[in-house]
Order: sequence, then C-alpha cells, then structure tokens
Amino acid sequence: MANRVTIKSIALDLGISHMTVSRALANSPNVHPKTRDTVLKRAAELGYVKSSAATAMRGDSTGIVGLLLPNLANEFYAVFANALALLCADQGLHLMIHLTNDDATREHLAILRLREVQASAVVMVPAPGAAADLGRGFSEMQVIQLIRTGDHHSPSAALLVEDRGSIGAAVDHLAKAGHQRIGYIGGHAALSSGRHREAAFRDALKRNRLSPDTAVIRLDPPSFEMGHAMCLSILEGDTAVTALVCGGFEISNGALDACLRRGLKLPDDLAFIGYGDPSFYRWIEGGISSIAVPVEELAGKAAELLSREVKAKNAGIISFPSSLTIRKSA
Amino acid sequence: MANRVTIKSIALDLGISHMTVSRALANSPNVHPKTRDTVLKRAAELGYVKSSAATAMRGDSTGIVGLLLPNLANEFYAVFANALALLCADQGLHLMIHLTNDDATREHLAILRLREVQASAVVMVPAPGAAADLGRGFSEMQVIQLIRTGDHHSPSAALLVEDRGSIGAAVDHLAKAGHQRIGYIGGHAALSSGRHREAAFRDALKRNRLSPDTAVIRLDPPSFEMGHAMCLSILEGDTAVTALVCGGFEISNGALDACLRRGLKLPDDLAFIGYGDPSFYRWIEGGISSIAVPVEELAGKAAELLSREVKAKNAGIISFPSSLTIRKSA
DNA sequence: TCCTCAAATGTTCACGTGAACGAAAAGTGT
DNA sequence: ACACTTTTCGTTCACGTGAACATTTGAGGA
Repeated sequence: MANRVTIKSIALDLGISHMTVSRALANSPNVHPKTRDTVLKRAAELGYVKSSAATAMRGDSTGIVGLLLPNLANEFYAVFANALALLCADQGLHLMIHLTNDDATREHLAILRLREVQASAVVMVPAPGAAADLGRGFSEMQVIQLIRTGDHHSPSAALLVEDRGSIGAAVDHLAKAGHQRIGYIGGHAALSSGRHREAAFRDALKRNRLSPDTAVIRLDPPSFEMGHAMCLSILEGDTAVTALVCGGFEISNGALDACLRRGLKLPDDLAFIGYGDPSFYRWIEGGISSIAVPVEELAGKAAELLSREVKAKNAGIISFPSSLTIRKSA
Repeated sequence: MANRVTIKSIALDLGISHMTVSRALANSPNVHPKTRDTVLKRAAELGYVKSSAATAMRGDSTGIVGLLLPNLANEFYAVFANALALLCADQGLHLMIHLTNDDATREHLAILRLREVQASAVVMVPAPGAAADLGRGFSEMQVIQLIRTGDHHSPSAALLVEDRGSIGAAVDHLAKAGHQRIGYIGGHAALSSGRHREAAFRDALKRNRLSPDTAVIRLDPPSFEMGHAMCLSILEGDTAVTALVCGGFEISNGALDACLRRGLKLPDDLAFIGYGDPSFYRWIEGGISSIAVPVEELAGKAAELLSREVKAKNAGIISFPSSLTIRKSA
C-alpha cells in the first residue's frame, strides 16, 4: 500500500518541479549537473521505477514483443524462445509468450491480447487457416513470421528455413544406400513449410530417378500424435517402405516414438531421418540422423530485426538453410 | 497511422459521452439496452481494443504474470512454461517470460522489468544468492516460488517438490540390486532443493546400512555442464561407483550425456537414475530410469493461485511428491 | 398538470510521463 | 548599468479509462 514512487512524488520531496526530475532521469542536457545528481540519488533511495503504462499511454513504444508459438514442448520452439528471450532481455524488451497449438482461434486471441498491451512487435509461427481479416488486428506492430508464412498477414519480415538442400541430401543419401521405397511424412498443404518440404522431397525423388509411385507420402497437421499415427500407418501398411524422411518438428518425434515403441532397430529395420535435430537425437540408438534447423541464427536475426536501431520495416523474406546430420539411423 | 480507436473516439462518432460508451462496454446496468447495443456494434465495427496501459495507470490490475525460469532449454522448464501459458491464456492473463540462467543479476533485472510493467504476479524459480534487498523490489506483486525457496523473498506461496520418497526409493532400488557404492550428483547447498535432495540421499544410504564413506557425492551449481563434469569426475576417479543418482534437471542430462559419450552401457556399466524424467528418457537405451516431477500439477496449482478468485495471498508451502520411474537403466 | 424518484447520460478528475511553451536565473558584451 | 543570449527550471497539456458526482430525461402518482 505504500504509495508508488513517481516522478511527481520525488519532485514534491525535493521541492522542485516534476519536469526537472523527468529531465534528470532522462539525462537531458538542460539540467544543472548538481540538480541531476540530487535527483538521481533521491530516486535511487526511494526505489523509483518508471511506469511503462504511463509512457505507453503517451504513445511511446512499449518495448513489448509478442512471441506466438505452437507450443513449448517441442525442443525447437523452446530453444528458440530461450535464445530470443535472452537477446530481448539484453535489449530491454519485454517478451510476452502465447501458445497457439496451431489453432487459428488461439492465435486470434493472442493477437488481441497483444493489441491490448500495445505490443511493439510480434514474432510468430503463423497458424494454418487463420481468419482472413486478422491482418487488421496487427495495426501498428512489426510482424516477424517464423518458419512459415501466413498469406493473410502482411509481415515486416519472414524468417524461413530453406529445406530444399537438406531434404535433397537426405534422399540422395538414402538412394545411394540402395533404398527404393522411401516414405515421407510432413505438414499438409495449409502450411507453406509443408508445401515446400514436400516439393523438395518429390524433386529429390525425381532427381534420383525414383518414381513417385514407389514413395509413400503422408501429410497432416503438424503434431506429435499425427506424426505417430502417420508413421504407424506406413509401418502397418502394405508399403514395403525401407526408409523414412520426416518434414516437421513434432511429426519427427511422433514418428520416432512410433518406431521405437514397435521395437524397430534403426537403420536395420528402417532408415530414419528426422527433422529439427533436438539435442537428444544424438543419444538415441547410437544417434538419430536428422535435418538440423539453425535455431540460434533464426533467433539472432529476429532479435536484430527487433532492435530499435534496425527496425527495418520491410526486411522481406530471409531464408536460413537447414542441414543434414547423418548419424547411425540412416 | 490510423488514429487509435478509443472510448472517446467512439463517443464522438456516436455523438454521446465517453462514459456511456465506457459503461456499455463494461456491461454496466445503468445503460439503456438500446444504447448498449448501438455502442457494442459500433465498437466492434471500428475494432475497438481496450488500452491496458490506461487501465493500468488508473491502478487496476494489469493481469501480467512474470515467469522467471533458469532456462527453457531443459524440458521441465519448457513444459512447465507451456502448461502455465495455456492456463494463463484461459484466464486472460499476460505471461511475460524472463530467463535468469540461475544468475542473481539477471533475476534482479527481470524483476525490475516486471515492476516497470506493474506485473500482478511472478512465478519464479529463485536464483541462488540473490541480493538481500531484492524483496523490496516485488512491492505489490504476488510471488509464487517454484521448486526452490529463496530465503530473501517473502513469497505468497511456494510450490515445492518433495523428493524424499522418490530419492529414498531410488537408493532402496539400487541397494536391493546389490550396489554398494552409489554416486550422487546434485545442486549445491545454496539451493534449498539441493540441500533437501542431498539430505534425502544421505538418509536413504543410512536406512540401507550403506556407509556414507562408500558413496561419492558431488554438488555444484545446476547446469548441464556441471552435471557432465561431475559425472566424468566420478567415472574417471578412483571411486568404484557402480550406480549413480542425479538430483537436478540439467545435471541429469549432463551426466547422461557424459555416460553415453563414453559408450557406457546402462545399467551394465553403471546403474543410472536420472532426474526430471523428460519425455525422451524412455527412448534412450531401452529407457532411462528417473525421478519424475509432476509438472502439470505444479503448473495447475500455480495457475489456480494466480486466478483472481483465489488470490490466496498466503498459501504457504505446498509440496508435490515426485515419483520414481524404473526403466532399463537401473 | 405538476411533483417525485429512478433511470439514463453527462462532466470532471486522477493516474504518470514528457513535449511544448513560458518564466526566471545566470552569464556576455558594450 | 543596460540589453541580450543561454541555461535552467516551471506550468500546462494530452494520452485512455473509469470512479465520483452532476445533470437531464422519462415514468408514475396525486
């Protein structure tokens, strides 16, 4: 209940105008050095903290950055959030996290919340199928899309992952090892990332002179459960698939879980190439091969775009190539 | 640049007083139903969003909840954040994340940021050795401590994990399997959790009539690197340890990494009992035994304490028992 | 019709900060 | 001493919202 220490209460305490206090705290050149010292000292004693509500109301930037992710349970998102949180803290930005579960309604709500607090920017993994009029919701904030693009938004920048090379390398690797029937499971066409990865996979098949008919392709919304289910449907189906490539973070873990639960030996029973390369892949079965996404680089770029100095409103699309890490499983 | 839609701009648009608009939006009983409908309709058309800065300045609760965690890279913290984020979203609370790296300075800074935005509450894993006058910083916010207690704070509640039972069960299990020399690595004495787990381990040794001299105990600040290093120091030392119990999230992963990198077969070369039971433990080496912490329950309780209805300012210490999950590694 | 009381709406103010402008104090040159 | 510039400090205002109080409108009763 102790009354808040404000610029005015300090002014009253020192018998001066609140503007002098304001100027002293803002390091304005137009204050007498002696006055500044007095004010700064007293402010520290009283434990003054600037009210960001007040400055926000004046129209100043809030420094609030929204982070919209499908979840934090998948290591990629968690590590990205981790990296971004540290970088934002260094810049004095406030990071507000909202999880969407890849659900348009949750996304919509999250953006509403960010508008309420007048967030300066959002870093988001766009949910599939978001309402078309969502764009209006962003009003003044800088929008940085991550991983996928959502065509209804008009982002300031999009930080995407270029998987063509690594998926191609994965198929090359499998083909060279003699695999004729390769399975692929990934995100469905509502996701830009899903479309691109699938296309890359198909092109790689062609390049390796493998008929698309020999491949088994399964696409779905991205989740652990779908990955699990799709993998099972391939394993239990009459497909004679000897190798599997995953095109999604959660899907990869789900598929891996399905394989291991069935007691499959990788790569003997199935050559497995996962996606996202979470740290624990190196601990499983002598190492799970997978496509590694440059998390730190993505977070670093996002933080750079968020910095007040850069604030390049139209950085456009920036792609970060993923890379294939071959271990024991393929 | 389109001017913000405010309560006043709507009032102007409709030719009425801003208070009528305010009342209509607040569902006050003292507005004519017809007026209310008109206002609500127009507000929706214009895309009105309440300014939480303005309400915050009036002294109303901001609904901002700070979450202070050591990191998000460890699955426990990530999953906790995940669960809490969803529960907070349901309650219309804003979740602001800060990572401390278990560093008092970062923690201090994070709390300063939360004071700036007038956070209503903080859920925090207290960093070891925080400055003694930090308590003052919390001013009016509800403080919920997680996992550990920080003696310099005066929390509204502390959600702790009672490990005595599970650590005891772990030692019992190992002793019954014939292990005479058991190693333990955990957090050092600056952490309440570290102290309690170590004490539980020592007591369990005694109960199993194992001399403390036969055990090898290593304590350090909690981190992957320290866990790795401590595990190596035991493995490379002249200790004849045949089993290892871990007492910390990151430490457990670090120790496991050390074992697997050395090519140890668990449990043949070393009986291993980890801590925290991240989901991937079941995929490694036929399953890593570990002490499971009830993440969802912790997050659920935290969310409950945050809810405006409960706001029990003094819930005191609430303990959640961890449990031992035995798989192949021990 | 006029009066009364309640319902509906309006006016003013505070919250904390900093821009814009105004006023006073201190220095400068003649 | 004077006028004049520069430095320093003060006053007022806006930002968006809702409590408190003031005012108007409308309904019901005599």
